[in-house]
Amino acid sequence: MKIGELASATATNVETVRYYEKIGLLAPPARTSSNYRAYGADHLARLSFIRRARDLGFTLDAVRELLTLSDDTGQSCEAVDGIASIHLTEIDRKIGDLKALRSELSRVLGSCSHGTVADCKIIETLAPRGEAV
Amino acid sequence: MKIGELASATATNVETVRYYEKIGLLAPPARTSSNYRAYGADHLARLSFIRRARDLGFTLDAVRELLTLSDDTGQSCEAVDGIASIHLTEIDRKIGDLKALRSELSRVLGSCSHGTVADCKIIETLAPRGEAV
DNA sequence: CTACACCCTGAAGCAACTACAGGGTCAAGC
DNA sequence: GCTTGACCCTGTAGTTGCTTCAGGGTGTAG
Repeated sequence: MKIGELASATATNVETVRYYEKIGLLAPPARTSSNYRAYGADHLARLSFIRRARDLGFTLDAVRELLTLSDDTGQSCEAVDGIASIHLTEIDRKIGDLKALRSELSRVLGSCSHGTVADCKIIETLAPRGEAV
Repeated sequence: MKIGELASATATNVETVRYYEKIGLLAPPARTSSNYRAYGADHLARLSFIRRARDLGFTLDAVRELLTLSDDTGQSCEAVDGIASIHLTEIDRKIGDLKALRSELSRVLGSCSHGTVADCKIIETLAPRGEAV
């Protein structure tokens, strides 16, 4: 299959496919006589894997590790579990950060009395001590 | 004050201060005879504003707008409110996305029976249909 | 035979910094 | 008076994960 077909089969941009090849995440496929990339089922499977991992929020580095691990089927699942666990912790941290941010911002927004900027509580919060420069 | 003092007073990296100047967020300060940047109270106030806005998660573009608005004290607070509201919506969207991600990942992780990679549910989830390439 | 959709490469752009390389300046201590 | 070390300067490149662009070639339908 050509790059466009592979891309649409995996809901990926053509450019992203080429990008994955460039950074060594996806093996360079064979080429047709006219220098078009010719992909096979293995490429499709691998790209699907990458996309699903990305959809779960794994970084490209984590995806790379997961791919390596998935190739070595005899190995213990521990490393895979570890990567996913770290990722989950990271997501929890992000959610916590965003929630704190949200409540702070919501508090600021709630205090806005819709007057002029001069007595805008939002601006005041950002530049305390009246120094609204 | 010198750049290092300004930076530590606002919990900012020196490089970040210079970066803000470069992108036009912070006005270029006067220079000493030895070409050191010499900041005043107005710079300190402005950088504090920027940092607080950044801490609340506003993008640099939003900060730029907020700064412009805060300079025009006679104007209505509406635009400020609008920027903050949009930002809040965006944060809510991100929290929602991350929560969905979290539950999906947590489900995948919970199914791991800590065996070998060959029957690892995590890998299986990523590469369904047994094509763990 | 000519449109038009698709493919190619390589470089640059995005956010918001951070980290270097390769220098200059300044105060303290010996 | 000279060195050490902390600070300052500029300019460029790196980070993540792509997207976009310029400037081409290929393949096929009408």
